[in-house]
Amino acid sequence: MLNIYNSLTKKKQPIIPIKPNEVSIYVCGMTVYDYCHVGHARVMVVFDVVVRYLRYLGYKVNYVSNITDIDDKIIQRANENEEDINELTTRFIQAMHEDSDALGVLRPDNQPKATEFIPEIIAMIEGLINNKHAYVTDNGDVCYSIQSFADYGKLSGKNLAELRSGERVDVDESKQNSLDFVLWKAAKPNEPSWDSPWGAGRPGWHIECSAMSTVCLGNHFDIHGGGMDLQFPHHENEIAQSEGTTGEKFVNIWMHNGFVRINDEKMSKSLGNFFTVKEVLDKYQPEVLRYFILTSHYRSPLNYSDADLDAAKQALTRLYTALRGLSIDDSYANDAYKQHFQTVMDDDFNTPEVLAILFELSHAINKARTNDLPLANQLAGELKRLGNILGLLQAEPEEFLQGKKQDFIEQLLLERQSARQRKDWAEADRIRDELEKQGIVLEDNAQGTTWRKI
RNA sequence: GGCUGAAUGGCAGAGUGGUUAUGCACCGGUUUGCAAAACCGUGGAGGUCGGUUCAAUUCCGGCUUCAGCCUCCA
Repeated sequence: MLNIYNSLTKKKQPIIPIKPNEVSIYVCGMTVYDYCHVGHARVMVVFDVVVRYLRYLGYKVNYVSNITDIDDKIIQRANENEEDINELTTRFIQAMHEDSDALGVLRPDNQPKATEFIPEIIAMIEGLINNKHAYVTDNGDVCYSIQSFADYGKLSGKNLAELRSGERVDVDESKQNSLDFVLWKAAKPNEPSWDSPWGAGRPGWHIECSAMSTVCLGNHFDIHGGGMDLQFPHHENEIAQSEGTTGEKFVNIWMHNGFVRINDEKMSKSLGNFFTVKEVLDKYQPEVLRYFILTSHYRSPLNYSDADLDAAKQALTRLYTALRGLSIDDSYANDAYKQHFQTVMDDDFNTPEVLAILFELSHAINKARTNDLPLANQLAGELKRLGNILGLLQAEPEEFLQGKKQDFIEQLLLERQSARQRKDWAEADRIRDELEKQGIVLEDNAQGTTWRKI
């Protein structure tokens, strides 16, 4: 039975889908005005594993992850670039897809864009006004009245009095309460806008997610995810909006992933201490980054450093080395590894511990390959199957370990082979050293010599 | 100031009231022309002060330190 930590109850709880055998999940996606950084990669990979595992368990999963393509920052960036907003967002949506594809992230079933849901957003705001949860301000904005929603603060564990005493929000005289947030922003000159009952304007960020999630998945769905920083106010506001509109419970389980850090500080755009996915992929294979993300539990902080990426690469090299030269055989019948894997994943997706099982398997493979090759082939099949649930180990081992074939390497290997045959060890070692300088390490074995990149 | 969460071996990082996490690194061995990889084996841990317990890294409390949220953020 899969148990998931619910941020709302602060407890692990079994997932009991609203519709039997179907899981509906919504994850807050990107605002597309720049390239993805490693923090974004973590969200994508973490929830990709969640979805893969749910599917592995046999659930029919409907996975929705939105794209925010209208927002202050987008408008600002487009102005800075003197670029059309549509061109800007199209460009970065494409870049996002390149990154997520490289990381082996399966595309969500649906990636709604905010600009394609304007009528639904307007309808929701109208509903909130009718329900007395929202009001029109003097300057033409529509704001949500948090005092109208009794449960406000239930997700983040905050209460209104505390929020007010510690508030750092600039006081906006037009709001009834300084913590009220904007649902609809009246258009300013030269900004993109849509017609609405309150005049030309555009939606606030929070209402986009409420509208897109409930339209795509229904008023009440199973799992809502996102980064920890979205818990307040974004997700708190989503609850207030959605439940304020429908009167129904919005989400059963709230999942929040921890941050990526640099030197024990949150990686973020505002701090400027981020690495983009593309920067990392210039130095490391995508699967290394994916593996690295899975080495820590999704709710724990993940400190980014080259040393840790190097370690991830070495670990992955060990796994692929175990698979090397074997013929995958899917007939392994003993389900001990699989059972253990499931038990561990069932405990709130404990990927670090599940990786340990992959190493147990690779160890068993290495032991079996000398005296029981059929078993080794079967274990390799099991390793690859379990790896697939994590989106790992699906490449050909040689492809991971060597990358592109290079003629000069083959040539030098031939030269070294003949040197070894005539026992010219000095020449053989010279060639080996020469290749090592170029990042190629040789491995002699009974069948001949293989190589891999360092 | 309020609210969260965390502190584990050289590094990364899990579980666990008493028994090996795992990976990398280190040490001894097998193997190898020598290496590498692999295998066999050894060593090394749980911020601090108390409490509960036959027994705590694991439960409870204080303290310290760190991080996050309370403003856009994944």
